[in-house]
Amino acid sequence: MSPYDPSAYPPFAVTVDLVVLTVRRHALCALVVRRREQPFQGRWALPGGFVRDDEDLSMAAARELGEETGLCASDPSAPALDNGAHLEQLATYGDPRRDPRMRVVSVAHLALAPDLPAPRAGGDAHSARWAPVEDLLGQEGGFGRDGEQPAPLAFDHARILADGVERARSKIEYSSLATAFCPAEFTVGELRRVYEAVWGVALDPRNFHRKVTGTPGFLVPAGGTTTRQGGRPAQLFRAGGATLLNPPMLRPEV
Amino acid sequence: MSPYDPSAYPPFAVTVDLVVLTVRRHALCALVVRRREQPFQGRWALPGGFVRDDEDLSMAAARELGEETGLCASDPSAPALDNGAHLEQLATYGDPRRDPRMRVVSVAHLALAPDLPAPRAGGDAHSARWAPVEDLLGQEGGFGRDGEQPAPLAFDHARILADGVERARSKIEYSSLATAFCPAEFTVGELRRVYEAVWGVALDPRNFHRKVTGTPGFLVPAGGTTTRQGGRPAQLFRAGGATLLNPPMLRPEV
DNA sequence: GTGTTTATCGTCAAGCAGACGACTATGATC
DNA sequence: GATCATAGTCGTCTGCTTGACGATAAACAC
Repeated sequence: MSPYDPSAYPPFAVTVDLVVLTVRRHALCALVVRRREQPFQGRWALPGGFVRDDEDLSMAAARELGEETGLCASDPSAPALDNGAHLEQLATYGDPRRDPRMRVVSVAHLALAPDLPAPRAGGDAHSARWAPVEDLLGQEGGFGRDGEQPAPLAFDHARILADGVERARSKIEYSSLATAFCPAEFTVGELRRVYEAVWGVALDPRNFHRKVTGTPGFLVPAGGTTTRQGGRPAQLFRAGGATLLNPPMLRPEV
Repeated sequence: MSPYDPSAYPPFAVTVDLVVLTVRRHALCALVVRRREQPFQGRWALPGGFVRDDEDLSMAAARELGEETGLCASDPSAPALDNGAHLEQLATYGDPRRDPRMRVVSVAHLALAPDLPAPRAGGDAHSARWAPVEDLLGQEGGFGRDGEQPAPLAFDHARILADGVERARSKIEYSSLATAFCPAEFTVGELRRVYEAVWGVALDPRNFHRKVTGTPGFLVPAGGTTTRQGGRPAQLFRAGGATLLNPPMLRPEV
């Protein structure tokens, strides 16, 4: 049989799902949308949609990201766009039973964005919101403030979200990606609070300052200072050209 | 429109392609098969095939790996199988024009295997062989011995192979995956030659020995010695339980 | 002014990595 | 059997990085 006879292979639907992460109020948050249809009607899910006929996977992911957040994905060739978020492919999920109605293969993407105004709801959602990752995944030490455990995410989206969070946690160790969570100009303290929120640990401000300012190409001085965090005015920095940190900044263990 | 109306989404074919790497004669090699059909007839390509109707992506990859090499993919839940190779998802490639005939999304997987006897040809290939990665990708400092540049791989397989090689190169830095290239029992020197072949650098035998034997859980003594590499008999080890190396073994820079 | 907050600089000790000397145990060669 | 080549293993030294933490600086609140 010819492997390209259209009747010789099973038909699939291909979607992109997005793990969009940001840091708000010292917590790592993910963008979720409420499902309007069966199955999992009314449950929260990751934003996503079908890949179109003439679209590359990364184009589909960038389009969905724009539809859901207004963000513009900064592709590696032009990373200096205003309001640009980092976007990369995460993994692909294709369990035959992950969608009860048909065979859907989902190519998940990971986006890292600075803190944004309230999200706008996209087409396929009643509403959209930023939810703390801890609440969405449970387990990690505590549920909502009132002990209430929210309904788990639709489909296998909890797994996808967990994979995306783990990717983000490990990737800021050896790359300068944590700056994608910050506005264009930021202080060392703000960058440190990003690391603390993503990793869920407290870091020594002095050692952190030494490490990030001592890594060539990580940060470049932007020239001004700010007191928006209170306390002594802090120097403003921009992300430098370096993408890889060598040596890496390892998470404290245990 | 309902997003699950079968006529509302474009149909895709989904395949898995395999980057199977091994180390032979001090060189990092990849498994390639010769294409029997158009397009790219007669050219070398990565092994792969269609995902079946009832198969998960990892199952399809494991099946293809078995068909092409006889290897048994050691899934994380039962990693102690004889002749088991490491298998993980690599990335997904879905450019609309990557296959000239139809829309094909390929979920590439990366497999790391110990040195094997000659590969057996699978169904969709005239023949299969282990080819040095350097020859397949060119550029990296030299072509074949006689200066001949082989034809590039079919489709976007050169890109997929390059991504897989880079994944392997970076992953042995912070994990114990390099042992997947070794037989069940191996010496420190054999493990070092794996690192040297994958990274394409020379490592100091004394520092390497100190590092790997000093990392808890990386290696466990197997009890015997061997002289199969010549010279003084070397202790035999087995892969230990640790999967993550902390601190990592970083590639020498430049 | 006093206290609080955050930023930034410095110091010290422990740990790790790179460079490299020295010794050991095999097989190959004369 | 002496010598040599090869590969494995153990140590030493030095410089760099890190983690713990003291001290000072510059803002704001009262």
